[in-house]
Amino acid sequence: MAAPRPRSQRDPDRRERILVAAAQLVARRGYHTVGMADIGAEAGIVGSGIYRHFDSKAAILIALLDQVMDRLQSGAARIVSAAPDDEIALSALVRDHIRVALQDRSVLAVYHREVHNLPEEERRRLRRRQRHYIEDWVHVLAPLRRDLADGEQRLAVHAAIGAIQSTLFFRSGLAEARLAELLDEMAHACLGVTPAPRERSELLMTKY
Amino acid sequence: MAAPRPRSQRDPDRRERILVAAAQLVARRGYHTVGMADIGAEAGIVGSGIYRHFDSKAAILIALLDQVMDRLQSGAARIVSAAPDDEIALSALVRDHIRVALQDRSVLAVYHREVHNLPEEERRRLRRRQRHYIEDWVHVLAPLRRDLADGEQRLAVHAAIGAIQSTLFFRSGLAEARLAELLDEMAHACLGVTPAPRERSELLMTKY
DNA sequence: GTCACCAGTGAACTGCTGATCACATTCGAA
DNA sequence: TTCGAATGTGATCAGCAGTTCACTGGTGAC
Repeated sequence: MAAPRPRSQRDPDRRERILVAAAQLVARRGYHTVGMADIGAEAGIVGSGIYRHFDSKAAILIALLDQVMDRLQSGAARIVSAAPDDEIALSALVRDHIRVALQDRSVLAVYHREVHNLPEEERRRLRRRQRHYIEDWVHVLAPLRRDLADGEQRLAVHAAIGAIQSTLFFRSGLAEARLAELLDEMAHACLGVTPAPRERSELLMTKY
Repeated sequence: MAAPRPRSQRDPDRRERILVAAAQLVARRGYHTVGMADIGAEAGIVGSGIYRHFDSKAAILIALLDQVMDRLQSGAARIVSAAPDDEIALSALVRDHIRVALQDRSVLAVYHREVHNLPEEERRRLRRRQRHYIEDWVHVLAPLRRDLADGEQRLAVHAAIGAIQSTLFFRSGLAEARLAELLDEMAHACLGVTPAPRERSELLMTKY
């Protein structure tokens, strides 16, 4: 009930611009090196103006990391619920993660490095979300790798994701399609499964 | 000429203790969250006492990261110069990296996350050392993967190392030997080569 | 037109933490 | 024993960066 918020006036998506600015700056220079003034400048306002949109500096980081976890988690949920079998599901999970890594490169890099700088409680919450996400992979991998114990499957998943995310920390200079292809191969190699045909698993992914 | 330094008096290896303390604390809580007081306390002295051993907080981090790069680089140099062929050399490189990852776990984790918090010049220097190390791998991989272009080989090396280092960021609970074995498999899988027999490549590694 | 309100500004505050310094203590050498 | 350099201590400094706040100006509703 009631009108749906009078919505902002000056710049309707200033909040989003702040997040993008923060993601890029923090990815390049690190959370503590970047000041509120820097983020504000990049977003077109003054440092203290950020407090009209976020409660604190930490709140920006939280919003940022939650955002990237949202993308990963929602993708995984869709794939797991819609895939016809485990092989296709696993390949789709791999490819979706690669998509996010290439698309939200800086945010994912920030996630990987700056979790420490969160207040205890928020850190725990995000860690929990991350564990859930990993668990989605493990569930799908388990029937395909009966030769591995539970902890070993989990290790394989971490390694596969580690291989994919290695691309966050240097510039390969390769064309994006080729890059995705190679990461796909190597992630599957870590998991010890053969990639499902692309056409089939890609139907489960979000295109945008 | 001249006597080899009068050596310290109170605690001969206080400097080393500071480094160890810093490595553990920073690995767990992050560079900025850890204060000089914390590091000092862990090393058995008061915060300001650290300045008898290091010029600044950054100097501790630099010494720490240089130390881990020393281990990686010296291992790689020895392997590359002594290996009878490329397959054995590459497997030895993989296994040496795994050894360092398991042995200097916290320091390597710190390296991966806290490079940002270094003064520009030092950061560049360390990045350069890291590139050299990667280049050692690429040189050895190149003749074994002629199907890959130059940048593609480099990507494979990064992915393999990424897979290995994924173990730095969660506790698998696996026995160390089994853990090393699985990481070995997956790193080789990323590189697209079959592991050389363990006995042969391990002769090239430092045992301690 | 006017009125309330929201986004943005800039100055000022504050707490924290890395760094300094003068002083105490301890050990090794002469 | 005595002297001096190496360590360690506690108080203090200094500056940065996150946060607060009073104020301004433009916007949309009535």
